[in-house]
Amino acid sequence: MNDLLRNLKISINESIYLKDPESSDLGKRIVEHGILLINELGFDNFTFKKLGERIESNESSIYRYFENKHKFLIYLTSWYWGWKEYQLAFATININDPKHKLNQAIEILTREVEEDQSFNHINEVALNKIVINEYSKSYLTKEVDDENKEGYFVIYKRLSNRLKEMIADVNEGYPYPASLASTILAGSLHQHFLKDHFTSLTDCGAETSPSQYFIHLTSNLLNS
Amino acid sequence: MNDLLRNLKISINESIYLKDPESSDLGKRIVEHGILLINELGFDNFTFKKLGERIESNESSIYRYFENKHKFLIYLTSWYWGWKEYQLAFATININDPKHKLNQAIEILTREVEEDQSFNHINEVALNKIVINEYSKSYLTKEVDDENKEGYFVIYKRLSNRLKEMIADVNEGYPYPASLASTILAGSLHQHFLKDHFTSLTDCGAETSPSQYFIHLTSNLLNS
DNA sequence: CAAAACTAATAGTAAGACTATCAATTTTGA
DNA sequence: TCAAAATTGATAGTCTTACTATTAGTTTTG
Repeated sequence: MNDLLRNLKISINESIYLKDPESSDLGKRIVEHGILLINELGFDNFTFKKLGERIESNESSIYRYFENKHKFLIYLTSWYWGWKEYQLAFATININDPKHKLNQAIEILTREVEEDQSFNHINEVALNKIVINEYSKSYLTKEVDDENKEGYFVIYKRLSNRLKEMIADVNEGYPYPASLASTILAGSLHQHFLKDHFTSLTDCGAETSPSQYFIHLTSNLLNS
Repeated sequence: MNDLLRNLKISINESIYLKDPESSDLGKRIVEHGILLINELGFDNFTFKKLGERIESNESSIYRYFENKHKFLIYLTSWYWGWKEYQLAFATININDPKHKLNQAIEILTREVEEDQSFNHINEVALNKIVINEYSKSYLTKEVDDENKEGYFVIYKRLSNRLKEMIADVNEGYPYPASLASTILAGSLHQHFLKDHFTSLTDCGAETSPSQYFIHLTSNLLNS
C-alpha cells in the first residue's frame, strides 16, 4: 500500500469496543501486542491478564477498552477485513475488464499476506494467521444472530458482496454468485490452514497457491 | 440406512476416549445427552457438570469416559464422519459411471441430515448441527499437529480422500482434486451455516440446497 | 460369593473471566 | 495555570470452569 494511505484509519463499528484503541498509546499497545500474543498462544490460551503482563499494564486497564476477549477478536478481524477491503478497492478501481478485475480481486483476497508499512502498530502477517486460525470462532457462537444484528460482521459481509458483484459482472447467468464469493473467502482461509496442518487434504503448498486454485476454479466455472 | 446395519458400530480411535462409551449404559447416555446438550447450549457453554446434572449422574463419572470436553467433541465428530463414510460406501458401491458416482457422493456429503434409525441413542440431526457449528473448533487449536499425529482426524481425512479419488476418476487431468474435495466438505458445512445466519452471503435457502450448488460447481469444473 | 470394577458424592485446587474500589498520574479546558 | 475530569495501575474479591483425589456404596463377574 502506498504513502497516500499513511494517515488512513480503518473504521470499525463503535459497539465493538468500549474505548477506541486508536485514541491512545495504551490502546495501540493493546492492539499491537494483542495480535502478537494471540498469534503465539492461540486465541483459546490468550487472556487479558497475560496481555497485561506482556505490555506492562494491567488487566483492568484492558477491560476498559474491550468488554472481553471475544469482542477483541471481532475488533481485530474486522480491522483485517477492512484492510483487505481497501486493498481490493485500490487494486481494482482502474480495471475495466470484468474478468481481469475478478481475477485481481481473488488474487488480493486469497494471497499470502505481506507486511504493510502504512499501519505501524499492526503486524499484518501475524494478523492474517489469526484470521486463518481463529476467524470462524468469532461467528460460530450462540450469540451470532444478535451480534450480526448489532453490525459486528458488516465489513466482512460488504466485502463478500463486492466479490459477489464482480462475479455477477463476469457472468450474470451464473446462478450462485453469493455462495461462490463466500466459498472463495472462507475456502481460502481453509486452504491456507490445510497446507500448514493437513497437507494430504490440499493441493496447495510450495508450488501451488490457494490463489491459483481459486482463480482456476472461478474462471472455469464462469467462462463455460 | 437399512436393517443390515442395525448391529453396526462406528469404530473410533481408542486414544480419543478413556473408556469406550459404547461399552456401558452410562457411556451411551453420556453420548446421547451430550449431543442434545451441546446442540442446545453450544459447545462453548457446555460443561461436564451440566451434562452430569442432565443425566442425573456425576461430573466425575463422565471424566472416566473422556479426558475433557475437547476430546468429547472429537469423539462425536469422528462418529459423525464415520457414519457419513458408511453412507457414502453403501450408496456408491454399485454405481459404475464415475460422474454419476461423484454426484451421488456429493449429494450424500452435503445434504440435509435425516434421522437414522440404525443408531438408537444418537440423534443424527442434532449431531449434524453440532458438526456445522463446532467442527472447526476441534482442529483450530495449537495442538492440531500433535492430535493429527495421534490419529484424531483419520476418519475425516479418509473421507476427504475417497471424495478426491472420485473426482480424479471423473477427470484425471483436473489439477486440484484434493483441494476440491476439502472445499466441498468444509464448504458445505459453511453454506449450511450461512443459510441459517448470514442469508446475504449465500444463494442456498428454501429453494436451493448446498448440494445443488456443489454438484453444479463440480460438474462444470470437471466436464469442460 | 468374594474380588474387582464401576459409579456417585463430596471436597478441593488452580486458573479464567470478570467487577469494584481506590490512589496516583495525566490531560484538559476555563 | 490550576482545578476538575479522565485515565491508568494496583489490589482484592466473586463466580465459574476444569479439573483431581478420596471414599463409600453398588454392580458385575469368574
